[in-house]
Amino acid sequence: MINFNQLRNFYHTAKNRSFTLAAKRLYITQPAVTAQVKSLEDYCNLKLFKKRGRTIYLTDEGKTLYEYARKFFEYEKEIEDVIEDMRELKRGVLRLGTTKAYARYFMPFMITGFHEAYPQIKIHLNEGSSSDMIYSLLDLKIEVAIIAKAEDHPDVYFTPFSQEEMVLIVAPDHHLARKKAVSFKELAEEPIIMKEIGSGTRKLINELFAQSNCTPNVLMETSNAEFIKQLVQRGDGISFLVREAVASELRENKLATVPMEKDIFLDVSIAYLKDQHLSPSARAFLDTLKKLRSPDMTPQGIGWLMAKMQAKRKRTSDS
Amino acid sequence: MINFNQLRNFYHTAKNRSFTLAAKRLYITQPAVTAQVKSLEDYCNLKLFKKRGRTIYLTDEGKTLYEYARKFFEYEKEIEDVIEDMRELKRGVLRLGTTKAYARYFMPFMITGFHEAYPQIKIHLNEGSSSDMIYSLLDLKIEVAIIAKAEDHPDVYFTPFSQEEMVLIVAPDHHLARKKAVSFKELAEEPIIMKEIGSGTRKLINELFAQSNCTPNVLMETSNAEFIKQLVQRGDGISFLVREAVASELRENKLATVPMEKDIFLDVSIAYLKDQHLSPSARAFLDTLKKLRSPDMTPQGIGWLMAKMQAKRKRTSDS
DNA sequence: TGCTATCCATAAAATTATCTTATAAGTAAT
DNA sequence: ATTACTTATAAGATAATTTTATGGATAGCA
Repeated sequence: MINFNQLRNFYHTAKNRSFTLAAKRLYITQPAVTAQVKSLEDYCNLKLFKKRGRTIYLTDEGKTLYEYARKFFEYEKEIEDVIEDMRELKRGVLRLGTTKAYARYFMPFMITGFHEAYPQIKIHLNEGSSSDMIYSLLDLKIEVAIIAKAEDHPDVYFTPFSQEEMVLIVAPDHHLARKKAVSFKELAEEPIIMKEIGSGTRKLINELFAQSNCTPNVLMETSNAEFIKQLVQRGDGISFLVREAVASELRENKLATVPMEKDIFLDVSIAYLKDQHLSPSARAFLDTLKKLRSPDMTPQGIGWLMAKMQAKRKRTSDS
Repeated sequence: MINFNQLRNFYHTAKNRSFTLAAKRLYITQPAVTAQVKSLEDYCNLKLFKKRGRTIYLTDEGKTLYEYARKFFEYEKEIEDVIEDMRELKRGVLRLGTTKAYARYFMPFMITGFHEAYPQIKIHLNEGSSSDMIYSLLDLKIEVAIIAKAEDHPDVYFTPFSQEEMVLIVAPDHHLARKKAVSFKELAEEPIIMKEIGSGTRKLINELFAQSNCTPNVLMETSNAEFIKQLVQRGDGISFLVREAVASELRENKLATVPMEKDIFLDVSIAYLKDQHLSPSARAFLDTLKKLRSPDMTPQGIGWLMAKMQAKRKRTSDS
């Protein structure tokens, strides 16, 4: 196994055609260089330098080895650059996880902000239910998840990030459509289309029904929000979704919302593992998210954050 | 400056996905590996491994670095192979020097023998007068010279190698052509074409004239033996050349030799620097030459050696 | 020619890097 | 629960590297 220190000393000696200059370049003394080169010659069983007077020349073998050493230390430089790039976030991967609704309606804004700050970081966005994302965290497939806190986990940190308004959606011609305020008790009768188990929405709605001492009449469950919308639109049942997710359908009167007695909010958290070190990109992403949050730390909904981001983007593009 | 030992430990750990296995591969203990990898992580300011349970995984940064490290140590292997090749004479250069006559009439045989034994060694054959070759040795342009010992030099070793018969050549119709034995005294009258100063032949002939208390009547001097032959053939003068160099002209009766009172032999030596280490290829070449020499170390002429070599070549090709 | 500065060589001592020993603590399998 | 296996950590030992000090050789210069 070749000794790299010896090779480095040889390389600089060959490059400078001088032990003394090599020593200066390496910030060590000349005898150290001499000794290392000598050790390399012993290892190789080859003379690498020939001497005439007080100047040294490479032997043919030395010349050959020098060419190899040159490429070698060029490659060393490359490695150092890569490390530097990774440290300076000029290169890397950010592995995120979030729910589909979030991925569609909010992540693009967050990612755009991060991507502007760190254009070289590749983003891997994983989608699934809140509990899926917890498992992805534990499997180390992702580093950060933005999810509703569907269930607690001892190894996972949850930091409140935003509160999303949930709305009851019905078909525009539904008999509930003109109600001014409905209770969960009233809804217990209605066939309801639910997000899948593991979903934060599902957990929240279930809890609210339970608080009203009733259980929902679950017609169907699915993880697909688009599917839910279509079923509700056709009058096959009612459902709860994040307001932002149904904004366009409400504008186009394809769906209607019915005010609840009390507004419903889904708590969205940033989740990451307690004991695992976060990569520089993950840390940078968390910092980006922190800056997005309102200064008084009041949880806000998607709409507010999106507006803030768009304002910020406008400011930076104006300047 | 990245520490290669740390990188090597990291590489083997990543390759085996285990500190313990890496330690076994490296013939050191596990704590040594752990410490080195930790040092590398500190240097990089990056986590390279993540741990889940008792198994370790590479982080994204670790994966990137691993790819670079892999190429790095592949290249290390290449360097080790090159060193091995140079040591084993599977790669290298042999820098020789000799006189033109030798290069033409004898070197091909010697080089063929060497080349068969070491087919990968490139041969650089330098030509010039004996003294030119001495200077080339001192300039480290060549390592070994096969020359007539025209002049001694304190830094150069001379080992007798062969004795070449010199013949007096004249035009076939020259008035000396039918003489049975001529003396240098008789030749002092004749216009003679001499090899250039620095040539071993020139020195020998001069000395022989001097021993007979006369000086040659130098018509012309040149380093070009072909030129000499043509001039002599045209009857412009007489000259001395190595018999082998005029063998074909004698056969074709373009030139004639005249027996001298005493046969003349040119001492040919192997010359190399006293204080300089010889490269493996140069040493191997000297060994080849030693084997060519007759067992009783009697200096022999070119013709004898050539015959011996051809016989040897025949034997090896027959078997 | 002698002086001086410069360069490489060498040896001993000092320092630094690396490794081992010993042990702990956590995890997976029986 | 026990055993076996893996990584983590600290202290001491060993090995590698460097410095200090010095000598010898050479080239430039007065």
